[in-house]
Amino acid sequence: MKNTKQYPRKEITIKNIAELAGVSFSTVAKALRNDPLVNIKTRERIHRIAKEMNYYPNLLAKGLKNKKTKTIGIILNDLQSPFYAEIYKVIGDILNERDYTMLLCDSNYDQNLERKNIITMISNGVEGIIISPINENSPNINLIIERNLKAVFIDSFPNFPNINYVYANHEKAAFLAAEHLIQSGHKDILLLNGPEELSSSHHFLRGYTQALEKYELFLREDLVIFSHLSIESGAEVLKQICRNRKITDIGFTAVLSLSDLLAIGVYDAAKELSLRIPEDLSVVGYDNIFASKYVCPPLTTVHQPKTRTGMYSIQILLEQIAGDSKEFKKMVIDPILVKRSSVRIVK
Amino acid sequence: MKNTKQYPRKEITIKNIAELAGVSFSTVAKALRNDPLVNIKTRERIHRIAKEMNYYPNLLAKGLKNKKTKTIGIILNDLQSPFYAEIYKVIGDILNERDYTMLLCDSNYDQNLERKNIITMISNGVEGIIISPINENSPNINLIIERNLKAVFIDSFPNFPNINYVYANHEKAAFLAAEHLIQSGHKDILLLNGPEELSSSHHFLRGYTQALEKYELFLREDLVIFSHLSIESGAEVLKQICRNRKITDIGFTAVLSLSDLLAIGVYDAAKELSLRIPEDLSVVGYDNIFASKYVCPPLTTVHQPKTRTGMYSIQILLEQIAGDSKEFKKMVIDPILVKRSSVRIVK
DNA sequence: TTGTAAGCGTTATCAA
DNA sequence: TTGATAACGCTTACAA
Repeated sequence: MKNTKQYPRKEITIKNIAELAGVSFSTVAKALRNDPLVNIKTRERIHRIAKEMNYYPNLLAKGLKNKKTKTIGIILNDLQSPFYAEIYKVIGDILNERDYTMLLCDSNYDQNLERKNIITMISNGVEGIIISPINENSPNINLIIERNLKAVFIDSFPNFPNINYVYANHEKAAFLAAEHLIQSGHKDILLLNGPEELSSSHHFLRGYTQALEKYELFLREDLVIFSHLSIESGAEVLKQICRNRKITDIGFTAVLSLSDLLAIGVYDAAKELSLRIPEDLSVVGYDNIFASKYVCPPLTTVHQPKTRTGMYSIQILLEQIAGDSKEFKKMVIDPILVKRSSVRIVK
Repeated sequence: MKNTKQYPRKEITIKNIAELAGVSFSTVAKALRNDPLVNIKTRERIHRIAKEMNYYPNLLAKGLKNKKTKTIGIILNDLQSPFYAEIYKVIGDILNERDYTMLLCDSNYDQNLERKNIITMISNGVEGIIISPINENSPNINLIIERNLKAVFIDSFPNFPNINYVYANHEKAAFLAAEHLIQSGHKDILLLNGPEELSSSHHFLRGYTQALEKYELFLREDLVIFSHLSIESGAEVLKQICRNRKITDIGFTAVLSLSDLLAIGVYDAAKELSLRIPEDLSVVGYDNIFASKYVCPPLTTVHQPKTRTGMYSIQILLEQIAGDSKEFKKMVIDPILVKRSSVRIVK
């Protein structure tokens, strides 16, 4: 249609209201903030007009003026992962209550993208950020600290005094999982780890190593594999290893993976390779995403308190923003082993 | 520590750079935009200084001036749902490429919250929004249209000429699913629908009804149930119905649900009630979230093209923002039946 | 080639 | 009780 031309979005401003109300725009500003200095009758009139015109204040102007944007930034590594989803769901709910808005960015486990995302947050004047950084030693962390950008780190604990973090203890998680496998009789455990540049992968490896040490087992380098964190990668890795080998020849009886998604990939591969879980291969995941309970067989995993992570991190951030607290908070949350049916007990 | 006091975030502006460079701030502005009118040497010097100082432009100021904020808003109903997650994952990826940022809000199937979220988007000056509205006839839609806010509706098709939408045909989805059940021999099918105020629920009901009509089956009102869209609600509803009744007495042999999440809730309840799927109860879901393939037994469902929904919607929006297209796009995407193992064939 | 000035929509100070 | 005015950081004519 010719005449459905898009008109430029006409912004309604306090000036427009002022014209209609026959007062100056600064009176309108005051009236809208319910300043008692403004005559009650004009105040009411102005409010009425504002409502009629569907006036909504321009937050850009406001933010420019006050340095209060009422937005906070969230920088995560995989928007699609149910793990992260659970975290920012609670964040979103709390933000809704507090009239904050969330700027959400996905870094895709890419440090350049992460850097870009941090800059985006700064440029947009967010009042604070929650970030799950890829690496604890990357210059990206410095960027945040130098700028004095209020931040809560999750899923990591960068080694700086003046930061906040909420960290689910990955080291302990790996330890618990590995210990459970060892106690079930497994000696050769494939560690299906996350990407090598990811700090979490190193914490996880450490926990795995500690468990081996405790039970005087050798760490076999060939059983530590770094992988992208997706179902597809998990499947890919296992298929790669098992290709052209007999079940008895793959050199391990169990898989411990950094994420449930990865573990589900192992399930996929196992099916394709006609390996039975847990008869031929035991599997333990990490995160306890909702799906892990429903796969066949139900996945033994380590529960990561995602809701609490989200809740604590946003609470800490909002407190700091409000200025209620100047102290830096460092929280470590303990994960919990959830035994289901993907681990075989070896006699 | 006393002296870890938080300094106010000092913003670095073009004025600071100007001082250091010994030029006027407007020269800096031009230099940073690589305006060839500025002497190449000063341009370089200014760029160097800007980099050294970690200058990042204030997007609020920029936005206020240009009416280009490089942000787009996404308003969804459940951030945690794997269904929505898949949609905004692709949106996020494309936005990353195009240097746009996403403002994400969760309306929680609440129309008041939805209204607030729309206003938030307007106030923040987003260049456009993608919204999955709760109801196609709510005043919230008018709010968007009146304001001439560029928008793409997903998961719905409001009846206005001058809007864009990308709609996965829920009516057809329900029809396909119901037809499959009927052809498998089921005559009494419980429709586990979404919330009554949700437009999708009505489209879904229509498809279900059509299938019944086609096969000359009666629509039994008692078999249409509106429910919140979560695993818990799905389980709750089924348990409610089956309480104190024998399997042969519940009055239906199959369940068709508006979402896979709801269907998984049915799985949970079935387990608790010692009902076998599909022997005692057949189940068909909708969405085809990743988990539906992994549940036991694998869930028969109707695939909703989430990636395409996300991709098309953001492409349409960005085109309209760029002004490349003034035409309103109305896309309807066809869902596809995915047969797995949760439907029993009745002789 | 560089600088001045007005303006985007607010807030806040001060004057009327 | 109300109104001018400057300022936030940036863009963009226009002037020098």
